[in-house]
Amino acid sequence: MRLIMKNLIEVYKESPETSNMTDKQMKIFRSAIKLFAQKGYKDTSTKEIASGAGVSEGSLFKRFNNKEDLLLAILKPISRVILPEVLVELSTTDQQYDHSNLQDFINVLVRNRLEFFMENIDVIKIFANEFIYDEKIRQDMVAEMPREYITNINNSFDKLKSDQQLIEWDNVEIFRFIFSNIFGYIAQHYFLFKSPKWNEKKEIDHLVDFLVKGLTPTIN
Amino acid sequence: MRLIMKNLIEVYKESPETSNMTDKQMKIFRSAIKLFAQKGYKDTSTKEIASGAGVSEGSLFKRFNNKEDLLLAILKPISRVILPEVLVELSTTDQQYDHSNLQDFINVLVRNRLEFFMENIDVIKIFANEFIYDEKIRQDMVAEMPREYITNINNSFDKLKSDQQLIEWDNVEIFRFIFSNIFGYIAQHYFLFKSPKWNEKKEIDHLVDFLVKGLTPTIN
Amino acid sequence: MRLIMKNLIEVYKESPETSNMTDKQMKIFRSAIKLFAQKGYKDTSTKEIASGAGVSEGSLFKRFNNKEDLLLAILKPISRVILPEVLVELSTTDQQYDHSNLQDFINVLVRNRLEFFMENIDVIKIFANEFIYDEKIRQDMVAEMPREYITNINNSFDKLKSDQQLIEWDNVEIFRFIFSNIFGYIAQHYFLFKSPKWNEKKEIDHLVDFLVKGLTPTIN
Amino acid sequence: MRLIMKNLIEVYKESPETSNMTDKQMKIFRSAIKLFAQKGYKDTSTKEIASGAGVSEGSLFKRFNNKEDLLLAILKPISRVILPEVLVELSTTDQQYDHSNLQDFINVLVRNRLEFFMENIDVIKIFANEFIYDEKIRQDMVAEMPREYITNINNSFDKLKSDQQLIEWDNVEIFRFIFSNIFGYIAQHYFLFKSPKWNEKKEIDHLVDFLVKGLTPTIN
DNA sequence: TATGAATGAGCCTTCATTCAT
DNA sequence: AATGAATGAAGGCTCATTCAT
Repeated sequence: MRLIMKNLIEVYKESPETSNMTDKQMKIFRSAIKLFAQKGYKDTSTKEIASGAGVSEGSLFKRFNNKEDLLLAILKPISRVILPEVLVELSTTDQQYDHSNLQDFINVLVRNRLEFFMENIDVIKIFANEFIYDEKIRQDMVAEMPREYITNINNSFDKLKSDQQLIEWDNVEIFRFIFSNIFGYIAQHYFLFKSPKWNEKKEIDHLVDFLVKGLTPTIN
Repeated sequence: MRLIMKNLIEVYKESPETSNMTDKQMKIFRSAIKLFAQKGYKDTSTKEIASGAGVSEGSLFKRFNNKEDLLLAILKPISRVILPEVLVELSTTDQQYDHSNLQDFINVLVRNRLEFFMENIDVIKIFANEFIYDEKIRQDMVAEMPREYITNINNSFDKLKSDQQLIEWDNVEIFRFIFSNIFGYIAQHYFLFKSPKWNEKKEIDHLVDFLVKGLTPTIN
Repeated sequence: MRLIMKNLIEVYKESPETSNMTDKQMKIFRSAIKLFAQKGYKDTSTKEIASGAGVSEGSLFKRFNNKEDLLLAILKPISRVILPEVLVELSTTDQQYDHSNLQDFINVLVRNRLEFFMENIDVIKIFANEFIYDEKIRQDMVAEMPREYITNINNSFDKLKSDQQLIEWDNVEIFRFIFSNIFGYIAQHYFLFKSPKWNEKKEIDHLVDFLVKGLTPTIN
Repeated sequence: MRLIMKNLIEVYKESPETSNMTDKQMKIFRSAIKLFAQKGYKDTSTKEIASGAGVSEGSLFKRFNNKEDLLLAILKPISRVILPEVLVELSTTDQQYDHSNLQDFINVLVRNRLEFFMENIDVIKIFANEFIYDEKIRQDMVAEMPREYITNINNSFDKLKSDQQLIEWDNVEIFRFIFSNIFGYIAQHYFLFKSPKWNEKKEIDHLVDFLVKGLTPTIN
């Protein structure tokens, strides 16, 4: 089983909106992520971001033309890099893990995504909210997504189906079942009720088991 | 199988914040729900709400002391009535439907909740967003929730478990699996990609099947 | 000789942008005219306008959507009412004054315009400056000007020419000679060097004489 | 008839504010003139000036202490050199052209000034605007004007009057009649309605004729 | 010398809320 | 009860100016 993980910070360093940032600009960027996640985009003032970063408000607008650009600089790399990477992961045909085995497939997928989400929980939270609410941002982000990957998503699912490892439902449905539960796990433990400790390993095992059982074809 | 459904409008009529509303106040209330769902709480001005209702801004503040009270009037009944109702539903011991059958249990639960969500999609959207983002509102709403119901949640689950109809995981986990997928369905079709038509009956069947299979105990 | 005069305040009362103003709004409007004339549009802040009017800044934006709308509310009536009126004056065929007499024609025209300019010197100053500098405002104002009047301008000039009272130059040139000198008079005494008193009657007589002599056809 | 002409660039090379400028500084200076004329002083940012000149903002402030100094460097030479030169021209007693002939006097004066204005239309536009609006700049510029010349203005006029070539009005009035019409010509063709071509020679002939006729004494 | 990142005062504008009518 | 004019704090953003590199 292969575990890949890409921390967003590295992604930001390579993204046009956020490469070559000075120290202060990086502080602004981090301050914005923290505050947007905490209080929401609308509820965070540029003044708060600046003071949270220990710099002047002017510096914020030197790098980011306006508040929305700052938000997009946070969010676009997710569309441009992270989501495509998920799809690549789902459709890869190399031999790093065995696609004819649903258990392995789900296992790697879930753990990779969970790890990524947990590492970048703040950005994911911002993303989740803005994606739901802001039509304009949704379109901006969909526009960023490389089209070629989307068509590839079916490969892995189709392979598993032809091997009778995966139930014959629409790929979009299958996709939704997987991510609803990953996201539900994240939401419960990271967005909503942060404090109490839980048995992480056990719950993730359950999550994988649940998905595998739910998606395994019924034998008649 | 029993299908219950409670439209929120009826609930509002019985809630202290929203009972005895005049026509104008009702218009304001509906206008607020529509706009909050469309653009978010922060992004909706009281002026817009008033003009959307065809009344003056003054009328809005006559009934609701401030903008946040209006939001809470929309959201609190969910905590006070709807969520408890779900729990009651889960823990009811009457014979309206057979709790010893997971298939039936999930079937009724899912269809009831979906119907409710779909009927009240705007309020749910507001709820989802504010609950995630606003700690103060989250606490307000948790405070509204009658404590006694929460402890009852286990009854149905435990009954099903003892009948070996339900897998032996924590009830909270099971609860999460169920609602993650209900919510995922709603989010996909109502929040994110509204336009294309889909085969509703088929997808809901799949959703129920998926949950049942995922939550059925493994036979060794 | 007939002297007509239209004070701008009356014009404003009938203009869509400025009719039905409350007391406070009228104060804002006057404050803006005074300050724009004194310091220029760009150099006057909305805060200054409000405090000059003794009201809050919010009141300004209640009536005028933004600063530029306030400027246009001051300027548009000039295009819409005042300039057309000049042209009507020049082209009128009624018998109130004798068009076959250049002396009389110039005399009435100059005195009417001077009186109007002097009465509304602040607005004229704002107009002069913005018209020269702001292409957008120039076009806005040209758009306001009723087209039908412009074509009529030639009537009076042509009549005087055919009576050999007026030199055979292009009407636009003649128009320019007349208004350059009226405007020069205003600029000298009202814009540039306000303090010293001058012999108003004498200078205006000279201005009329100068124009009449300059525009009378040369006898060969 | 003598035609003199002084391009402002030469004047700037001899002025304390603008002599010994490096290439970059000259670029800044030209960029400022162009932009101030186009959009107005207040509406032009130092950043725009710098980028229009292809240099850094820092370089601008190295040479000119602040934005207003840059404006004054553009305008002061007009007061210090150009206006005095006009007066000298008007009062010169040498024999280059015949002061006893109004026609010749006006002819040379008008053509010289028109040529100068047309050559330096941008600076004139800036001058016109700031002189009207900014009391401080007006005083700065009046202070720059060498006093001795002003008293000499009367010489030529008085000579022409004593020769009965020029009407017996105040010299200031005569001065105004001449410059109102020169400036009106410039404003019409260069500030306001730039596009259509016109018969330049004919209009300037008319302008000279108009002034000569208007200023020739009436014979009783 | 030349740069441009950094600053922060001040600008225009929005908005929830109050209150006289 | 209903209105909407009035308020003023706060928001996003611009810009002349400074200064470390």
